[in-house]
Amino acid sequence: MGEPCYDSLLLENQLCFPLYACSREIIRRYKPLLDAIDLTYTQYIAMLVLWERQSVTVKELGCCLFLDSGTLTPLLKKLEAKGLITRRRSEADERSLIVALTQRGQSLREQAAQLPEQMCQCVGLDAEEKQQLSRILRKMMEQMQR
Amino acid sequence: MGEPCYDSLLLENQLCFPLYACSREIIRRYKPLLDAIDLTYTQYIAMLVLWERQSVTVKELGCCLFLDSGTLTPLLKKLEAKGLITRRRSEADERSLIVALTQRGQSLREQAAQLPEQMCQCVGLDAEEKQQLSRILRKMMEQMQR
DNA sequence: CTATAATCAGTTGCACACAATCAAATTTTG
DNA sequence: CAAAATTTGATTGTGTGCAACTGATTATAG
Repeated sequence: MGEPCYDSLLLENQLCFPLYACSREIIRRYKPLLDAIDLTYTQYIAMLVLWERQSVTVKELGCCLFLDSGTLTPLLKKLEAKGLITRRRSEADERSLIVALTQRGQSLREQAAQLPEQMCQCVGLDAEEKQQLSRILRKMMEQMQR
Repeated sequence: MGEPCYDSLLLENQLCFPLYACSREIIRRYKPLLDAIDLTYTQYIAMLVLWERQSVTVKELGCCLFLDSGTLTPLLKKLEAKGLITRRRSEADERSLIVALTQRGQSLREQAAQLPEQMCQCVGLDAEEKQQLSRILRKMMEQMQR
């Protein structure tokens, strides 16, 4: 009756930890770039959705970003305070709150446009690796959505 | 002089976002399992290091987990309050604080041992994909450490 | 040996994340 | 139509993350 094997508990053998560490590290790298346009990372990905769709409900935004209203509500109020978005109830369904870009929010897109390329440089992956990573992460998300 | 191209700003073309979303989703999946042993995810990865090393300084722990003292100090105080670890200053260097497992912290390892396998099932990747993912994330972290 | 620099944990303040709960509006059902 | 269930965003409380700063201790340069 020897010592049981704890290899699966080695930090090195974890799958989640490098994901978690990598994600935080990239966000840390984003910070100085995002500071320049006065956005946090979470605000930035919310703006990404708005730049694509012009206007979305909080619900839809939450689905896109996998975030709930407890995170989004205060964040959207800050974006509104900065004059980047507007928030108003839907006339069709008063429960829904429609978030839309202002002119100022719209024009911020131009300043954000160089950001992705600057970020790509520092991760140091080649095109194939990026492809693989993207595919695997997509598969994981699909598996976990059930 | 047409509309400039904003493809790089599409949420779908982001590399960081799926990493960030995936990481949070896995941690969400961990939660019910970790609740059973009364640990949060961050507390869990701190315990992983302690189960490997028996005792570490806060500084070393921070290096392992890429977390700073602002995150670790309150977290370690909670683990201490639960009776899983002890915290004492190093005699050799009074600036360093040594974190060590208690008997109770040690024995929690047995209950944690089934956790990784349960998690592996729900991510739904095959062995090769896990390998690839692991390799790519390690490479990214190395690139970014400079 | 002493003034200066570096190291380390702790504290503070801000910004998420998210579970749990709530309240208002809408949809479904009998 | 009216009661019940569902949907939706807001609120509250807990737990991170992290930058900036503090204070104590140790290392180092002159």
